[in-house]
Amino acid sequence: MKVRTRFAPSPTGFVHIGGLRTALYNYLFAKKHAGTFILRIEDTDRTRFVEGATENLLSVIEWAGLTPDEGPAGGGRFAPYYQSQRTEIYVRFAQQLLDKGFAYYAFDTPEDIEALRKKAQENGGQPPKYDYQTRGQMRNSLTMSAAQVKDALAAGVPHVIRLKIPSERVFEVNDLIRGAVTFHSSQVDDQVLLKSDGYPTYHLANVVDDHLMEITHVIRGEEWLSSVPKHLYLYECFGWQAPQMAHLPLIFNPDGSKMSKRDITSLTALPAGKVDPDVASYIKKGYEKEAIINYIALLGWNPGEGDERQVFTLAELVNEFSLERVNKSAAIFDLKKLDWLNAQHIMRRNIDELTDQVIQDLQTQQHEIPARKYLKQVVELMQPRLPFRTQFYDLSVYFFKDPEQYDPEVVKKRWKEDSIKLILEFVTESAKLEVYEKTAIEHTLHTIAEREQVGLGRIIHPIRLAVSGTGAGPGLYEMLEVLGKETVIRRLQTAVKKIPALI
RNA sequence: GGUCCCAUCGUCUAGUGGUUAGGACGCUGGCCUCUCACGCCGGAAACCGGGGUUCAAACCCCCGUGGGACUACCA
Repeated sequence: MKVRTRFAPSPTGFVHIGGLRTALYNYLFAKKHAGTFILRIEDTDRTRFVEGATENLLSVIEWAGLTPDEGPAGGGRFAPYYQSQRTEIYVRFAQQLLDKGFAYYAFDTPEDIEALRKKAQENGGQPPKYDYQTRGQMRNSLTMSAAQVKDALAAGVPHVIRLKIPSERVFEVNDLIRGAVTFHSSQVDDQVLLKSDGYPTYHLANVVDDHLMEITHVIRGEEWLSSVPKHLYLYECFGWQAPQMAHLPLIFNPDGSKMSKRDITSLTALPAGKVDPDVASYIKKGYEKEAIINYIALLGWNPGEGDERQVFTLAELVNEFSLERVNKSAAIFDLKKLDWLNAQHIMRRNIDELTDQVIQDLQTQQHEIPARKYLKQVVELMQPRLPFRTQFYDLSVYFFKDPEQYDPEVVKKRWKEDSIKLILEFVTESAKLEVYEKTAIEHTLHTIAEREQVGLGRIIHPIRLAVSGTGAGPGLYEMLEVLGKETVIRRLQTAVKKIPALI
């Protein structure tokens, strides 16, 4: 059977890091097995409707490169992929359950439920449970006569449809990650299947759609593990075969708490021990999508013994992925490794591609776009020293503008009494160079150093300072070559006048 | 509280009865070198505790402990 997986998020306003990983694993598993990856929007909670949430969701998934084979954007055999547009389907199947006696109407008001809760609490502080023990005392089609039910329905009394969980059953799931997990039905309550507003709850919609959409593998977060018995029972009632299940470990903050959007305003001012769960924040900060994908893939999965690679492309992940290698234990989200991976992916990028991306960054940052040929040379020099692509301009301004300031620390450390003399000598010598290129520059510098009986650093550092205003950057010879003779000489002459005043 | 899940360096992890417990990030010593990076070599750093089973346990079993999820007409 062809593998079909789905990512079924509910549009809450932002995409959670953990959600993205769930999407990724579903994608990887499907692609690994030449299967189909489906995106389904679980928007059955009208009270939590957030304007634009779905659009945001779609764009983040697309950004990550996890393009669904079927979903809201692309259509597909099983459209619509919005649960809010499939309500008749759920009503129909709920009715089926009702007809078979697997479900019942419940007319309890919120006050009735509240009373149940109170009573339960008085009897030993246990949380309330609408189940085989209590349903006999509530207002539902099990306790009311057929006529009463009919009247109530006809009168439009608000009601829900609940699943009638049997009292003595053991449900067992063979989770692909956790192995056999068993649940006793006495611990399961009579879950609401269809809400009083006519919308289904997750449990009904999920099972119905997974079946209808022919999902073969349900890969989702561990928070769903405890509702598996309800789902298993639903499949049984419908007479359907349940898909394979795999419950992923959770991802937590560095302090072990749950990742939450609360109290997080920016990635640069995170509360201690906390991390931003919103994928959009990382995109905004300028992380490479490859780095994010790579990092979250490694949060709970690894290629296995003997394979010590850390850096993976999406294609490589597809090739290597397997559910058997997914961990059981929760992971902590650590920015440090993400940052490292970010630099790694920048370093591995094809130079033309990187240049194109830098051009786009410069555009969004409203900087002037230099000639591509020149920019590409700069990009090449900066590639191994770029923590973030978006920092390109700030880290290499001096390739685009003459320095306006000279780092005081560097002036103090590198500017000596003979600096002016050496620089002027270099100006004179380099003026003679016909081809201004790194080996010629290096040769010239060596010549001067020898003639003046000074170490090479004595001349190189002041030149770097004079030309760039900083003490860090690419190799000086390459840097000067890219900058070009004219610019270098101009900057040196300016610096020779300005720097002495700073001492 | 109940049910369920989980437990190897600070973090991500390898490991499925016999290993000097391996790798990666981070930290750190050094090398490379004109600086900063990159890269390379080295170091510190872990099997939650207690019982079993076994000639032998990080690995299997039990009990603790700790963490977590669920316990909604939210997903």
